Amino acid sequence: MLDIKLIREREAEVRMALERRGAATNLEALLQADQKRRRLVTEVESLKRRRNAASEEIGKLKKTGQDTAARQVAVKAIGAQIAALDDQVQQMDRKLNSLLLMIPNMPHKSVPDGKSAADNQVVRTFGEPKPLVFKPKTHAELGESLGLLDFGRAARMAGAGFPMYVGLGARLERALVQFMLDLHVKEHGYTEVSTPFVCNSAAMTGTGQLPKMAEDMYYIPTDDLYLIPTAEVPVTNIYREEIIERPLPIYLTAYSPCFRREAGSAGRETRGLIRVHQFDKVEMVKFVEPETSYQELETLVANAEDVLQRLGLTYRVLALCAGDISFAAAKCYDIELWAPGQAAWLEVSSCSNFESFQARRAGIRYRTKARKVDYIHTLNGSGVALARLMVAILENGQTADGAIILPEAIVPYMGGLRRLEPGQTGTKL
RNA sequence: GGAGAGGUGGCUGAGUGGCCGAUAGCAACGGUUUGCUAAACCGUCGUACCGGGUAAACUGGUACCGGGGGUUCGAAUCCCCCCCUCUCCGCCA
Repeated sequence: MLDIKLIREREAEVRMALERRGAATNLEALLQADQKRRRLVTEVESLKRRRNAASEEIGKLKKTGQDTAARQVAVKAIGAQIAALDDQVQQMDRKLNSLLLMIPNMPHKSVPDGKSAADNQVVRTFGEPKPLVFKPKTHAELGESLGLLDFGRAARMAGAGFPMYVGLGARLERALVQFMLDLHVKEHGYTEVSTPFVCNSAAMTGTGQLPKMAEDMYYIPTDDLYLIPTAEVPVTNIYREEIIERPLPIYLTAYSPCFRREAGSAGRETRGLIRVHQFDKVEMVKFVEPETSYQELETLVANAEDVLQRLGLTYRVLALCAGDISFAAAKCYDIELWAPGQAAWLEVSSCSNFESFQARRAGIRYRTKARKVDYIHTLNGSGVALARLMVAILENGQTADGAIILPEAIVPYMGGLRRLEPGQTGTKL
C-alpha cells in the first residue's frame, strides 16, 4: 500500500500518478478518514495520559492507607470516555486501512503512458520468428500425438484447465524446472527455497492478491487457506513482519505449482497449455535497498532472459504501460515467447518492482546505513513459467515429420535425449 | 484428534496487580586502552502511532511482553477465546 503520509502531504502528485493507470481512486474519503482518525487519536491519548497519572496517584495514596474511593469513581468516568473513543478510533483505523488496501501502486516515472496492453512498448527482441516451411502444429496436437500430454484424462479427474504430463512430457517438465533452478542458483546468485503451496489471508494481503483478487484464487474454507497463484506469495512473505538485519540484497528462487481460477476468462484460450488452472513456475524474488531497486529490476529481467537465451528461444521484452501494470507494481516488464503453432507471443515472465508497496503491506523492513528502520523494496519475476515454456519448446522444436528437437541446454537434463520422436516417447496410458 | 508444558525486546532469560517498556547475560553500535587478531573498560542500544520542531537532529505523549476480548482506578502479571511451539498418545505419506 501507499504511505498515508505521502498521500496526505503530496496528494496532487499521488493523484496524478494514479490517474496514469486509469484507476478511479477516491483519495478524499481516505484523507477524511485519516484526518478524523488523527483527531480522535490525539483526543483519546490525552485522556489516557490523565488516567495514567490519576491511577498512579491512587496507587501512592493507597500505600499510605488513604481513602481513594472518590478518585476511583472519577477515573472510572474517564475510562468510559476512553472506551468510547477507542471504539471510534478502531472504526476509523479499519476504514482507513480498507481504503488504503484498495489503492494500487503508483507507476514509476519511467513507465510509458497508455491505457491497455496495446500500448505496451517492445523494448527488445531476441531472435526472430522463423517462418516454418511446413504448416506448424499446435503444442496440443504435438503433445497428444507424441504421448507427452493427456488433457482428456486430466479433465476427467479435475475438470478443464488442469493439464497432465505423461512419460517424456513429464520428464521434460521436471528437467526444465531443474535446469532453471540450477541456472539461478549457480550463476545468478539466488538461494533456493521450497515453500508451502498454501498461504493464509494475511500473506495474500501482504503481496497484494487480497483483497482485490479473491475471486481468482482457490480457497479452502475449512482451513482458511488459499492455494498460491504464484510462489511470489510465500517467498515474499518469508520476511513478513520482520526487520531484516542481514546484508542486502537477498535473492531467492523457488519452484512451485501455481493455481489460478482464471475467473472471468471462461472460453478464452481453452485449448492446450496456454491458459490453465494449474501450472509450474520457477520464481525469483529480491529484497533490496530502495536506492538499488531499479537496477535490480534490470538484472532480474536479464536473469529471466538468460533462461530463454540458453534454450535458444525467440522472445521479446515489453515495458508495460501505466494502464496495464498490475495492482501492486510500480514498474513491470513482460517477456513473451514466440509460439509458431499459435502464431502468437506468449507471456512467460512478468518482472516487477513493487518498491515499498508490498513491504508496507507485509511489514518487511530493513536497517538503513544510518541504522534507521525503513521499508525494503521487493521485486519478483518468473524465471520462467513452465506451461507456456513447454508450448514454445514443442512448437518451435517441431520438424516436418512430427518430431521435436530439444534445446541443447536441456539435453543433459533429459539423460542425453535430443529428440522426441513419434512412437519413441510412447508411454501409452 | 486427545493430554500436558510453554510463547517476554536480534538471541538467551528474569519478572504473578502499581516502584515494569520491562532485571541480567550475549550480540550489535560508538569510544578509551593495548604492538596485531583478540581481550578489558565506559557509553549507546525496541517498534508503531499522535503532537511540537524544518518531512533533520531532538523532544512531549500514547500503545505494544503470541493475537483478540474481559475484570480493575491501574494488567506482561488475573479471567475467557483463538493461534503457534514443544513432549507424550492416536492417526498417517
